[in-house]
Amino acid sequence: MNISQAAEATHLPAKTIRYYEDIGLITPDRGANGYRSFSDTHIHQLTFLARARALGFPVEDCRSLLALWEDRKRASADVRKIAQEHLGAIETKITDLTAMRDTLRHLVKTCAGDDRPDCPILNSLSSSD
Amino acid sequence: MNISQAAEATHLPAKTIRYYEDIGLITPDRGANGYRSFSDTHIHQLTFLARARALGFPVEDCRSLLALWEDRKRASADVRKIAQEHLGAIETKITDLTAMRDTLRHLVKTCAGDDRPDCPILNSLSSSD
DNA sequence: GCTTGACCTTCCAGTCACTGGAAGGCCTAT
DNA sequence: ATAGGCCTTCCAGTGACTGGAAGGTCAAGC
Repeated sequence: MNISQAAEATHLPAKTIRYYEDIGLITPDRGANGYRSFSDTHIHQLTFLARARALGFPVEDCRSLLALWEDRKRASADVRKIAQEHLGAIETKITDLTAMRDTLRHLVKTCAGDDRPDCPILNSLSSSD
Repeated sequence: MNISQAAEATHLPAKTIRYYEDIGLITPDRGANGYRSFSDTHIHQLTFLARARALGFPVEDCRSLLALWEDRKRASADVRKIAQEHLGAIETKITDLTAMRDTLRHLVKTCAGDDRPDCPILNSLSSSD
């Protein structure tokens, strides 16, 4: 299985797969022609990585999670800790974004949005009333 | 007013102010010794930028907003459009993050987090049940 | 056997908005 | 004169890719 097939199978761009090899997340085999060759195991690893990334885990967390996944003597506490810390980071982001959203919603609502210059959005950015 | 005082007045790091000059957002004066010199107008501009950034506007939006702010013949519609598009982007992010959060919360809740290897988090990442 | 086009390879640069650090000049006080 | 605390510029790194250039390989068709 070469890289475009692996890309199709995992729904990851080929570029991303090469990048994951670059940073040592996966180590595909190489054919005599130098082409990467992906086994079922590699595809499973890539799928795992794609899912972890889709949950927003940073790549370094993904590296740790993949190592734990492959370690039969792992403690689930180690996995849970990574997930919980990431959950905390996400919750913080949501809180921040929600505050921005509420402010912006209010400003957009109160702005006439016509051809006159008067604008509560700019007023709000220029003075802290 | 030199850069460290401007930094204190605007709560922006000096590095960030230099960066804003680099990319042409502001153009402080220069003293005979080459030091940057910030007027009240510059401080107002920096404060404006800091507030816009705090609402999550990308720097290029901030550039546009600053130009509109300084244009007395602006149409508030132009400002509103930028804000509304940014609001849409934020709402999309919140939606994505909320989905991640819900999944992660569920997984963290169902993981024992002890010294045994069995782990619903890893199970979920390795198969799509 | 040759060409064509679709693969594959590596490497370099760019994204976004800073941030850290090095190397060196300037200013004030002692 | 020296110490320290400013200031300057420039280069490199962050995270996670992404785009593109330059060139090698492969399979199909003539």
